[in-house]
Amino acid sequence: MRDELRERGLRLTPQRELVLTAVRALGHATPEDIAEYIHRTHPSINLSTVYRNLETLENVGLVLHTHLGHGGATYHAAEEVNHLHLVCGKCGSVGEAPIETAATFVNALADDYGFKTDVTHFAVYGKCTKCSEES
Amino acid sequence: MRDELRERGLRLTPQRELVLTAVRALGHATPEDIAEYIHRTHPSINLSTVYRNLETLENVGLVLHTHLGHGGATYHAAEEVNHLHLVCGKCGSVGEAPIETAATFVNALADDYGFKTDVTHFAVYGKCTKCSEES
DNA sequence: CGCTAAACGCAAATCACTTGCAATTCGCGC
DNA sequence: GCGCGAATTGCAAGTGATTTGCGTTTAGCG
Repeated sequence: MRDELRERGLRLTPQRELVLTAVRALGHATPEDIAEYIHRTHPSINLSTVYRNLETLENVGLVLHTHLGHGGATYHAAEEVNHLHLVCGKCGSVGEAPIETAATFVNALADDYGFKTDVTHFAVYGKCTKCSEES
Repeated sequence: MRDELRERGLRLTPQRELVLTAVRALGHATPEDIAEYIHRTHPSINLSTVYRNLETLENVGLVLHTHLGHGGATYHAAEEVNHLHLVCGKCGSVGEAPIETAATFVNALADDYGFKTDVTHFAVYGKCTKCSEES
C-alpha cells in the first residue's frame, strides 16, 4: 500500500491507513459508517478526512464505491467486489449474487451496443424474496 | 389525467399539468431540468412545487424516476420507460437498450434468488463505445 | 534534522432536497 | 354563480450529505 501511494506522490498517513482498514473490515459501508467505526478507536479523525481519503484510495484503486440505494455511495475494498448487489426497494436489504449471473447480459450489451458494463458499480434494483411474498 | 387524480382526491392544478408536460417533453430529466424548462414560460413556479408534483405524479403512476448517475434522480413519463439506461461513467452519456436484452439475466435472478428485478429503476453502469475506444 | 508539499482539522459553504406555514385556489355542493 | 374546506402553492428556513478554503501539522526525501 505504501508503495502504491508513493508512486503517485501520495503519503501513507495514519488516518489513511485507518480508512482503508475500516473499509476492509466493514464490507458495504457509507462514509458515515466508516467515520463512526474509526471514531471508536480514534475519536479525533475528521469526517472530511474520511471523505478525502476515500477519494484518494479510490483513485489509487484500493477501494471503490457502489450506489446501492437512494442515499449515498457505499465503499468496498477493491479485492472484495466480486458480486452483484441486489437491493430491495421495499425493505432496503442488500443481497448478493455472483457476477457470472450477469455474464450473458453483459456480453449482449458489449456485442450489440459496444457498451462495457461494470455490473458492480450500480445496484440491481427490485424486490427481494421476502417482500415479494408479503405483498 | 384529471380523472386519475380526482380518484385519489387530488386536484389538477396548472402547475401540476406543467410538470407532467415538461417530463413528457424532456425525456430523462432531473427535477432541476424540469423546473428550468417550466421557468422559460412560467417563471413563477417554485422548485419545491416541482418536487412535490413529481412525487404526486409518481404516486399516481403517471411518471417514475430512475437513478442514472451519482447525482439525483431523473424522471420519465410512465409510458416512455421501456428501455434500459446505459450510463457512461466517463462522458456521462446515457444510452438506451431494449428491456429484452436483460430478460435472461432477470429470469436467472428470479429463478435462483427469488429476486424480482426492476431493470429500469437503476442504471446499467459502464463505458460507452466512444469512451472505450479513446482510452 | 530541515524543509516543503501533502494531508489534517475545523468551520463555513454548497448541493439536493424537504418541510412549516400562511396565503391561494380547485372543485364539490348549494 | 358562490361559498367553503381541503388540497396546493410560494417562500423561507431546515436537513443531511458531501465539499471546500485555509491556517496548521506532518510524512518522508535529501
